[in-house]
Amino acid sequence: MNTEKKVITRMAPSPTGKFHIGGVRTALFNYLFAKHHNGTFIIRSEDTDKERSKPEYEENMLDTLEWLGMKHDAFYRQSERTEIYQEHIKKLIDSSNAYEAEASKDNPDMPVIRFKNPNKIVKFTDLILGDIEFDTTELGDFVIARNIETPIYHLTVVVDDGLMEISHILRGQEHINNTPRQILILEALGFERPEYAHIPLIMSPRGGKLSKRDPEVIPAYEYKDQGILPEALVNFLAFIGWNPGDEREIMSMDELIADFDISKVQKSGGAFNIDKMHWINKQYLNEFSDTEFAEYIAPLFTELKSTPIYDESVMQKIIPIIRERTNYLIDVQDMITDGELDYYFAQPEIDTEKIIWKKDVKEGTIRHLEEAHELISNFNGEFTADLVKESLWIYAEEVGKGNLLWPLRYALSGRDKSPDPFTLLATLGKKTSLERITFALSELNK
RNA sequence: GGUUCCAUCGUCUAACGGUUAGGACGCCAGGUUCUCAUCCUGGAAAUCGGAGUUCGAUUCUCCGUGGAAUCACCA
Repeated sequence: MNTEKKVITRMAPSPTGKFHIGGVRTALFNYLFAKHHNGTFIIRSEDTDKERSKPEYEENMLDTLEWLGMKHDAFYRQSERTEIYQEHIKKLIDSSNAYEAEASKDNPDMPVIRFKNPNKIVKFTDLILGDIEFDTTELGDFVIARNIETPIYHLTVVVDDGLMEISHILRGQEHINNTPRQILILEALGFERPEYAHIPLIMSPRGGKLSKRDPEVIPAYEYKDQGILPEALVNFLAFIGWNPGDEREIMSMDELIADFDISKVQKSGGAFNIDKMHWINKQYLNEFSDTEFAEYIAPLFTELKSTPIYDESVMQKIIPIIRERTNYLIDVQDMITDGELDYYFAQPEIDTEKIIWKKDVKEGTIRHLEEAHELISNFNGEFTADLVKESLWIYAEEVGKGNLLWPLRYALSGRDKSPDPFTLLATLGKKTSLERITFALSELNK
């Protein structure tokens, strides 16, 4: 492409709703492209629709981009640039490229301003899609302003892109049909034509347009509350419609900037695959130290921490256990909600049916638990999972692993599913473990 | 319907016109301690269809078919 020219890209969202995932991806590609070329990334809030634009949406957009680490080099707000648009509308009228037309749709007394369409074939080369050709005749003399003070999207975009010297317009493919009319206006105004790159759309997991009706698709900033790490979201979104050309799956923002190549961007839309996002998030979580992970999940435990059963030393021990079951925060939330963590802090209920291994009978279960109690009582030394396992393993192999392991694990956890008994033993400690085995035996002997 | 764009495993994708069509997510099976999870190994899984060009098409051309976007005095 044009290497001498300074690269300036822009993200131009209209703040009419919470910033969504598609907007983030468009911003990301603009950001990556600009930074890859040592260029400038501009944010321009397109808030000319007074009815629908809200400051809180603009704020949400800015918060989202900041969270994700996309710093902008300049910020503009279209609502503050009305005189500029006015000037350009006048210019178009004066040069006979636009004219006041009959009547406004909702106000018969007010004329609108239409662009005088030269009715020609417009061709442009899209950096992603290649050569594209439109016959603009079908557009007619389209409206560019409701009145001299109220410009319409097509006019403001062209004026701003021109004045801000945007070198590359990277935007969603839904804008491709807008391009010819914008080129027409741009030519009438005498601006230099930028390069265009229309990015493939992110599609619903079920095909079609991304919609609020897709349950996994939420406003981008809300993924933060779900414990999606900014690096993970950026990584994930960058890989919808782009890849580095090798087999890497995990890339940091810096690596993405270094390797981003617009010519490798896909032409067709890509589905939003939430499972992959969660997997990527886990990859980043794996980089955390136990301390960092503890901080990550801490907000979910404030309630538990205020109860008398809470034990900080136990909490420390179960961090690794929680960790390997966690892709993102909601997984931890689910564990808490489902009571999967309760038995670490309090004696669980024992179901005397479930404690009996499927291949064993009640008498056997009692005998094995008594033996386990005996072996653990006599255990001297550091109470670690590995060492405790050694002391029980010979017996376990003798009687059949499941015959001992299942009831032992169940006695400790009161659950069908849990970590292995040795991990449980080490986590609960010798004293508590023995108490639970005794309790299970007393239940069985009732 | 008009216009524009697109088409490789279920999904994200790789493959100078020559590969057993590769990788990742997910799925299935086996293993690592009974269960769950993690991890490891293995497996199933794709070039939309038809012509043409070519010694040879996933790749180039055309025609179908399918999908998407857009058709505002919203952006």
